[in-house]
Amino acid sequence: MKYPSGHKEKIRERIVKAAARRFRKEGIEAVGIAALMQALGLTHGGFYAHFKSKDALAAEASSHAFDETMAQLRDIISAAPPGERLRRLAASYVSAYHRDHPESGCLAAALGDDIARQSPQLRRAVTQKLDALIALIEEAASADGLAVSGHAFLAQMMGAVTLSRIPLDQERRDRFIDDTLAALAKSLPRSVTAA
Amino acid sequence: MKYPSGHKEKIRERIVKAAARRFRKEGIEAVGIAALMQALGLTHGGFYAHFKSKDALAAEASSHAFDETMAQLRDIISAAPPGERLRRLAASYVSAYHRDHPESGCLAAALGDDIARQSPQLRRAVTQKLDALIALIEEAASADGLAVSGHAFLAQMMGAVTLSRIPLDQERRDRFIDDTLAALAKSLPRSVTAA
DNA sequence: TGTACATCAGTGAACGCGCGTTCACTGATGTAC
DNA sequence: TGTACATCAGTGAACGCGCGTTCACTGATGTAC
Repeated sequence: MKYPSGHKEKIRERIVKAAARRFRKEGIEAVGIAALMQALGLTHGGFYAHFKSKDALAAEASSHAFDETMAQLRDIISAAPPGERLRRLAASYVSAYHRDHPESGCLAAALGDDIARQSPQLRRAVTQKLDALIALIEEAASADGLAVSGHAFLAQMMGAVTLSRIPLDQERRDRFIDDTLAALAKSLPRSVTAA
Repeated sequence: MKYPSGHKEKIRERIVKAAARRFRKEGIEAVGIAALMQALGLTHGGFYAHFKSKDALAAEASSHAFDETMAQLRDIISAAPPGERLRRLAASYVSAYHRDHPESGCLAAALGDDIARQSPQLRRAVTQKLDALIALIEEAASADGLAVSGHAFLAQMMGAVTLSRIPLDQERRDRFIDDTLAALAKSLPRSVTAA
């Protein structure tokens, strides 16, 4: 073989990772196959040796993006003392960093309404990932001795991040983050440290 | 003139209205000028007698969509007894009807993350409209004797509707709506009637 | 009253462009004998 | 050890397609005289 064994798998993984970042940052339609491959030092023709179509890549990239977010949040939760888990999770999600870095952030916040318009297959895949994220939120809550709806909690976090990305001025961008974090803190009455 | 006076203005308005609906339902990129004009019984060439570009139409359609939503919510608030205003607003926004009819619903819920990637001009225009919507929420709250953050309140409402549009199954779609409405009700302690 | 002309909303062919996708080909390597 | 061949990841020209946009034209009407 021209390339070391496992080479093709590595390239495939690099495509998925790059797509997961750029789709979240620029939107799925805005990222062309040619541009994506070129950024990896490859040409567009080779793409179809890895994926059936751009749609197939979108599905894989979406899953990858979500898994990444889940892993990050799991780390946050593990590192947090009991009673602080949900608050730390919220502070991580509803943050200026997350707002300013959609490429490494939550897929739902970056492409939520786009996904609602995608194929049933993609929506089904994302729905499964959402289930897992909601379960993670509820686990963190119950570890803290709190009973919250994961659906409602995620809705507020995700809405805040999406809205905070619309204004151009820093003040308004911060308001969505700060106010939402404060509102969430109020709904977690038993936390150990003050907000 | 071939057409009655005011004809051109009427056509222009019909284009804006149709675009406002279809952009929210299908996404801005998915709606072509030719398809839009054809649906109104016209041909695509005439479009440019009304608008400088598709972007210009997107800006007008976005404003129109937001104004429509604002008017609806204002009606809801006006019709509600004091103490019930914010709750009625939330029940109207966070509803199965809104979820199932993006074409007549809130622009932020339908195209929020798309807008964050649009031109500064469009983002500025939408930001102004968001300000008005947030002000409306806070007015309703203070009329009810409540102090809530309009930013946080809108974030939760908007996130719930966007997320509820992702799953294919009715149960999950309902969960986002029902749980969020319940969570919002809990944060409005002084309301007159029970949730 | 009738004729010639200006107006202007709308028409539809045509344009350039970028996209996703296909496919014959390349060329470095491992393998067979 | 050396030669012929198979493999296969990647190449890049080419394809069809739909899009936003342009523009010369149409044709019904109001206006001028």
